[in-house]
Amino acid sequence: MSEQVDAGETEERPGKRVRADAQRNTDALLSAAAEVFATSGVDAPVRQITAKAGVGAGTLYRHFPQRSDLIAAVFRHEVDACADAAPVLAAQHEPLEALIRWLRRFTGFIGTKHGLSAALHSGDPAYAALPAYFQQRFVPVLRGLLDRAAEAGEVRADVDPYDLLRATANLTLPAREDDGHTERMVALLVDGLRFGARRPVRGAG
Amino acid sequence: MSEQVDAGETEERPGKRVRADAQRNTDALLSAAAEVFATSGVDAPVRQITAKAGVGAGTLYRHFPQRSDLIAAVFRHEVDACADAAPVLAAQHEPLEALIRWLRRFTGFIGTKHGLSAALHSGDPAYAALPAYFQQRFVPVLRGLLDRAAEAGEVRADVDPYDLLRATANLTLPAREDDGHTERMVALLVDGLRFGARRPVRGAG
DNA sequence: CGACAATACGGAACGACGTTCCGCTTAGCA
DNA sequence: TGCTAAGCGGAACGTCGTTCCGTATTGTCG
Repeated sequence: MSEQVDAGETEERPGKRVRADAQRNTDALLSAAAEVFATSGVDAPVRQITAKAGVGAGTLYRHFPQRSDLIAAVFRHEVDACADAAPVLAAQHEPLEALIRWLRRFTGFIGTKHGLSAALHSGDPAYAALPAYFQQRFVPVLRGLLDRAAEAGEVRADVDPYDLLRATANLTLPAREDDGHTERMVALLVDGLRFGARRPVRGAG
Repeated sequence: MSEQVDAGETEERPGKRVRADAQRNTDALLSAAAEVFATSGVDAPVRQITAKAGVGAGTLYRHFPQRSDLIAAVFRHEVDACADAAPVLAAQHEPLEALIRWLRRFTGFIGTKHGLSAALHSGDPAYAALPAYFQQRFVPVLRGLLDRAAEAGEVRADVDPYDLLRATANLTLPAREDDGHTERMVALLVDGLRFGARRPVRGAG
């Protein structure tokens, strides 16, 4: 499922094999950067990332020549991880429960995005493709969960996945410290979904 | 007119006299910072500002211990300058002409605000008071110009000054390079104002 | 299995930056 | 005119992003 769009993932041509240690370090950098970005934001010092990854500075710059390359790669990586969680949850839980759990997973993802929003609006063309990628991966995933829950009669069928995605993201982003606010609001959203399950209200957006 | 609200303008208590050179350097720093911010944005290197002001680094930090202090001071200073231009223009020109000229002045002001928007949304509490100050100074000023033009029968009377302020600012901000777009759009706004002058259209937003 | 080339690694080194500190200068006053 | 305190400049320090290159590791071929 991650392979449906792999353009730009530290691009590798078919003719070129990647050395094992190179791959290992790339992975270590990605997960270290993800942790550091979540803790200190995307403006965190580079050395903090290389230290956590147990890697020299040169290694980072060979794999990610521009800072935006690293940020974009981490972002894509996490978008993939979050999107890929959906089918797993769908296989393990009832439709409604799977939807609820995935939305929780999604808010957890959004909550780690301190300062990314600023980077996205910085005008740097390197970030231009990210919102599209975000939408492209998540909308079908959420649509699948919604459709399944709607078929089971658990939620209404007249909700646009993209609207729900944006609403959930917007509820989550402004929360600097989580005091349960996000969870309560998302729960409210889900209750709203369930409300019209069997008597769908067309115009009552 | 600048004195109506002077809270926080490098605060000086009545009991303390300011030394002449200190005042001179403060002014030099403010105008240098204004120029540099306009050219390179609010993230410009500190040394660039001190160099243009002909001042040492220590001097800057004594007058503006935090970077946000300097930014806020520059912003307030420019807000004041722009707001104070209104009565002058009103005295020199016919009502409509004064309004047009002040709006041009205002778009010039907004156009120098590269990156300030990002600082405002950074969550730093030091910037919290700026939007309020902005609104507090400009709304009465623009209301005065509008009222005078309306009394002269030049523009319609049903326009909220704050709406016009925001609309004008929004037209100006996104323009990275000025190709005349802003000027044309603001002119369009003014034409819209004039359209309903003698037969005011109430509901026609 | 062993040696060679290609590839990748680490961290020292560099320049730019924000910020602090302190010996010297200057303004204001008697 | 001389004294004092307020104010000044810029050297100095620690941190940052980024580059560079001698060294280590990998994959392959004999």
